[in-house]
Amino acid sequence: MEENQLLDIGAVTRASGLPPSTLRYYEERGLISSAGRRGQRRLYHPEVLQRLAMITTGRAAGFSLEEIGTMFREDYAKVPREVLEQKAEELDRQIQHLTSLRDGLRHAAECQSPSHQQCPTFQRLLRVMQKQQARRYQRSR
Amino acid sequence: MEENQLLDIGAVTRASGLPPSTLRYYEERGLISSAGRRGQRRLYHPEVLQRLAMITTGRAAGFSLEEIGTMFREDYAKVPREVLEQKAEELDRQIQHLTSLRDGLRHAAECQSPSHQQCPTFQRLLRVMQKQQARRYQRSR
DNA sequence: GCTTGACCTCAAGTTGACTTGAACCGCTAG
DNA sequence: CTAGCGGTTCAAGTCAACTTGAGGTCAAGC
Repeated sequence: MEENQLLDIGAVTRASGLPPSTLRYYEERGLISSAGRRGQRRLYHPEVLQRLAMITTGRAAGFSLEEIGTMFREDYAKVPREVLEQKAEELDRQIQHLTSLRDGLRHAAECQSPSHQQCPTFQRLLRVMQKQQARRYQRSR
Repeated sequence: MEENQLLDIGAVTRASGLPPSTLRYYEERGLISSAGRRGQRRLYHPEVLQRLAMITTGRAAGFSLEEIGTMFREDYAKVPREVLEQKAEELDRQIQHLTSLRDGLRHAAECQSPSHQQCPTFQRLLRVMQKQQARRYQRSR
């Protein structure tokens, strides 16, 4: 009755959408761990699904598996507040970028202007994106 | 006096932060084009900087170079409105994800709870992320 | 008792996005 | 006139993140 809570790899695959090969790979990389084995088969705690959600979200945010693993491994309590805050700001900037891009697409869907070269709204969006880039490059100099 | 407007690859590199190798690669992939050559050297219209900003933003949004190229190539006017709107919605969802993640990090920076396992705010964020994932996987079935 | 299906390992292969290296060209400053 | 800088090509190399394939285990159903 403890056993029943555990998921085999197929169940995790169905629940998370990630193929078994990826789950094994993540385990090898130390991003997730199985609760144990039944025979040779992996068994997972249901919480692994949250972790996988975090991994997928983190990947979409442009973090490498390495970075994500580090965030998991270091005790949150120990990671200096500033580092987390810095990551959060990084994300904030990325959200700004994506918002511009989304608005750009949405506008392109609606704009009646014959050419986007002439549409002031589109031009403004382009300038915003470019400015964001410039700032980013500044930092990596 | 038309000539002077054009940038050589070094200028584009300085302005965009992208190395020459990347600029040549993008050209090879058909994502950007040079305005012409002076001798064997590429010359670029300043507008290439906007295009590069869009490419970089698109990459950060998780689009492949292939996809980005397609968006550029197909005449915007021809791309059915729904496709653009659909891409925009995709971005919208991703922005939601990143916002959750950002809030998660920001919260982790401030939370006094001894363990995140016990912090209700963190738990709530995790559930949100997981739900988003589940929806996403739904679509890729 | 034998097949089938879901799992396992481990090494090798794939893909996308670049980068690196070798060999070369052409202007300009000393 | 030659050294060096900033370009050029083209083929090969690299890296992260997976995937694939061959060959094996085990439990369940016919």
